[in-house]
Amino acid sequence: MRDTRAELLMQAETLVRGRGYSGFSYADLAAAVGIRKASIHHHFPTKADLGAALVAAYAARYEAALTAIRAEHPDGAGRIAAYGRLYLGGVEQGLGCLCAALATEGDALPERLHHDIVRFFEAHLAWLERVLAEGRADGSVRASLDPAAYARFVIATLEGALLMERLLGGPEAFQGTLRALDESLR
Amino acid sequence: MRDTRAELLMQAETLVRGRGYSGFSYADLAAAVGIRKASIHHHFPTKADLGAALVAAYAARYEAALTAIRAEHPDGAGRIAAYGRLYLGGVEQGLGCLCAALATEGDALPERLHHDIVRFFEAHLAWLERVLAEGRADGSVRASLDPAAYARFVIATLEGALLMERLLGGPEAFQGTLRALDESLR
DNA sequence: AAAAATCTACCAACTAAATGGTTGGCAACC
DNA sequence: GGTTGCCAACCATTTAGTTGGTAGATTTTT
Repeated sequence: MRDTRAELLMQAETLVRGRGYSGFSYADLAAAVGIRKASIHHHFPTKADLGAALVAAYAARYEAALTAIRAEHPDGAGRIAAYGRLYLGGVEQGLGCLCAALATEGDALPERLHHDIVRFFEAHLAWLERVLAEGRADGSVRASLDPAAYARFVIATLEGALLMERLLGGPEAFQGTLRALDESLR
Repeated sequence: MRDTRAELLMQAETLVRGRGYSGFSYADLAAAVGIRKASIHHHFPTKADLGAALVAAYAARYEAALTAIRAEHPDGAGRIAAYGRLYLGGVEQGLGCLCAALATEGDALPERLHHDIVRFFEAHLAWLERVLAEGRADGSVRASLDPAAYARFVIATLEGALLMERLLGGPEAFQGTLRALDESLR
């Protein structure tokens, strides 16, 4: 992966997470990176290509983070808390979730992107379900909780809190929701 | 309020909730309503005017719904459940929350819209806080719960679940999260 | 090792279509 | 007779995307 290409991906991600997919143009991105519009097309022929690369890179980063969390935190509740802190980073930077931004524009999105986002969320659901089931076994998570249903509940709460607190309550408010979420699974 | 104007608001709301604010154009709206582009400008001089009217109408509808819920449901937990069912309607129609769609594009939004969205969420937070405090008094909501913090938790969960289940699990999955939310406050 | 061919990253200049918005006018209605 | 609702015909700007090309690096051929 080229240096310019990486820079393009980074700046494009910031743009999408701040203004949405149809909210930024190749001209915006070119200005942000300090390159000409035509050069972006050299790396990403169409905007949909760029979008797909964005989701792929974002998903890969999250996948690595999820693996690290399982390795570094021994118990279920601690892992969910660490997962929640991933979203906190977005609030601190004032940026939403890339896939939430894309999901919002779902109806206008290229089919291929639509599918990539679904896969992103499904990967998180599968990870959470597993972590919750393990947490039930290790006793850090209450036994009455249904891992599959609760996995959805966790993502929903975190995505929604990121969406809202990014422009309302900031990191402190977000951490309050993090605490409420932690309570609810013990 | 004119008939055409109401039709414009309705179709524009559907467009924004499905594709985002910068994801639709006056041409799209004109086609949806069966009118010419220029005529939209007669009712809403600028796109920001239309956006502001959209939020105002949406907020007014919600305000009425919130009042009705308090009148029709006696206890705190029942009111929160009814509030959750408001969002379920969105999932069933395959449409996200208008203000969530706008919040996503926050960085690119006219300042005036930005402010209107914040007010929308703050009104909901205030209502929820009140309902939760009353629910604690009537015993339907656990006493250990902090109404202010939990109000944020509730909106976050519902907004996030709407965002996700609109394109993932559909109404059934959403209702699972509704159940988990209800459990968590008892 | 020199020369030739190929590839990579970039850009100036362009295009067609779409964007939000304006102007001037027409017809119906109080 | 002025207000209201609408539209055809504009307009400037922006959009994603194309074309044809240059300069430098890399690889291939001799």
